[in-house]
Amino acid sequence: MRSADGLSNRQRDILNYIEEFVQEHGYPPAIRQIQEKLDISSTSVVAYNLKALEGKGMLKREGKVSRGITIPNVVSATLSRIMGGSVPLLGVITAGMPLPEPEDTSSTSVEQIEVPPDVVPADRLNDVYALRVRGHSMIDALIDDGDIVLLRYQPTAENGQMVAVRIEDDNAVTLKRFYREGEKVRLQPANVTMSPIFVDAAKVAVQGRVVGVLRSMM
Amino acid sequence: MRSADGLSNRQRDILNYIEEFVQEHGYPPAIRQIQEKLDISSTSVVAYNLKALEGKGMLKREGKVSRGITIPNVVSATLSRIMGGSVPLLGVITAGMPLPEPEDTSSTSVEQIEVPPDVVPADRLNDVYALRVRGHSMIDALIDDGDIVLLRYQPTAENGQMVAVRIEDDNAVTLKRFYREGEKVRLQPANVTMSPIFVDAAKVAVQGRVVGVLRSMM
DNA sequence: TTATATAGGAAACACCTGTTCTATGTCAAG
DNA sequence: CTTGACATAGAACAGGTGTTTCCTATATAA
Repeated sequence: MRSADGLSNRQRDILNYIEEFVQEHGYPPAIRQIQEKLDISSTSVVAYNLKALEGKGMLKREGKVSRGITIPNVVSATLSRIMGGSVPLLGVITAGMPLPEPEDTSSTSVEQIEVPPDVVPADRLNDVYALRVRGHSMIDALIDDGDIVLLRYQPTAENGQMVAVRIEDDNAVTLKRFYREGEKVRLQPANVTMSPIFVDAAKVAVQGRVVGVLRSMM
Repeated sequence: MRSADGLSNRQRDILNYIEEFVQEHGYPPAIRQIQEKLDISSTSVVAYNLKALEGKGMLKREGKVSRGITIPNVVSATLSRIMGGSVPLLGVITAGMPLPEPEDTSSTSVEQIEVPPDVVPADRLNDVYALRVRGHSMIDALIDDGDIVLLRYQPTAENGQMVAVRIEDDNAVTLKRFYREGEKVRLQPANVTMSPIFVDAAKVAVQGRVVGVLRSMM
């Protein structure tokens, strides 16, 4: 008896029990515990199904080791789906300063910022990095001193996206909504009460897209 | 040889190794693995120190069970210190609407919002709840449509705090910085380019304090 | 010195535990 | 019916593994 995920009922039962057991005890169950709990007649049946589950990538096993069963999902996927993920805090963004390049993302010594899934889903955190805002120069983007902006590196933008742009001949990086209008680009402040500015398309360099903002007022 | 936490060097080594091992393998180490890794001559020494550690509450053990070692901190405290906590999303806040009362916080069916520790530390999430913003009426508080505001319920405010206030005779709830000035209260928009408003102290009701903002621009 | 508590060491025991081998049952394709 | 893949049973084996007992070493207090 199979269903969509390609697992037999028994295999799903085993998987569920392991997950449950780890949740409750903090360590994986032994084969004989699985056997008894699920009323399986022999340990070899459990071993057989564990092997099948491992082949399907549903769990990992450490051979010959007691309780050497691991469910990657419980430790990583399930957790990250709940808690989101983390992105590197690469530096500070101020009025007259170009953005740091998001190169050494994997460097371990960089401070990490937790991003809840409500802001950016965990599976879309690729190429996303964080910058701390200093100063009030982004006030027209509804971003204030102390905020943390989440940027995804991308060299182009689609209409309506809030992007970090650098304007040639101007040394400042600003956050604006991007609208291509022929040979010009309209940069619209997020604050609707403020006026847009128009620049030659050739003179704007998109540095990344703003995907979220975190503000702490503790 | 003891230090501040009351653990011997060997005990601290054992504790660290267990934590490390669980992190890496997903299941706890066996006594003999601890013994070999730390160059301890006998398993009885490990057992001796594990017993001591358990007595000091640093770990839990399931008697007679292989790899039955659990470090409560790794599963709960460490995680929540890293990932923050969650608060209930109690509803929507719009221009002309009083705030929902934060009563049924513990109700399980309420949607939960993850809050990263950079916004609000996990140990300060008491009485904090989240509201989704609808409309552009809070633009002067640097809060836009779709944002999630994190509020801590408190009926009074100190100078400089951003609070949710309801003004008598006015049915709207707004988010402003609060400054008491004699018999009057100055409500200062977060956007420094905008002007404050002054109201009789008796006519403002503080509904809560804004402790954070989450904005998703996906 | 003599006690006493603490810490470390060696070995053996008994049970836990994953593995393996063989046998049985089911079911669909040939 | 036969075949073969798949799933299940039962049992035994070889290590893994926590526990226990006895012993040694060191330091401190009486």
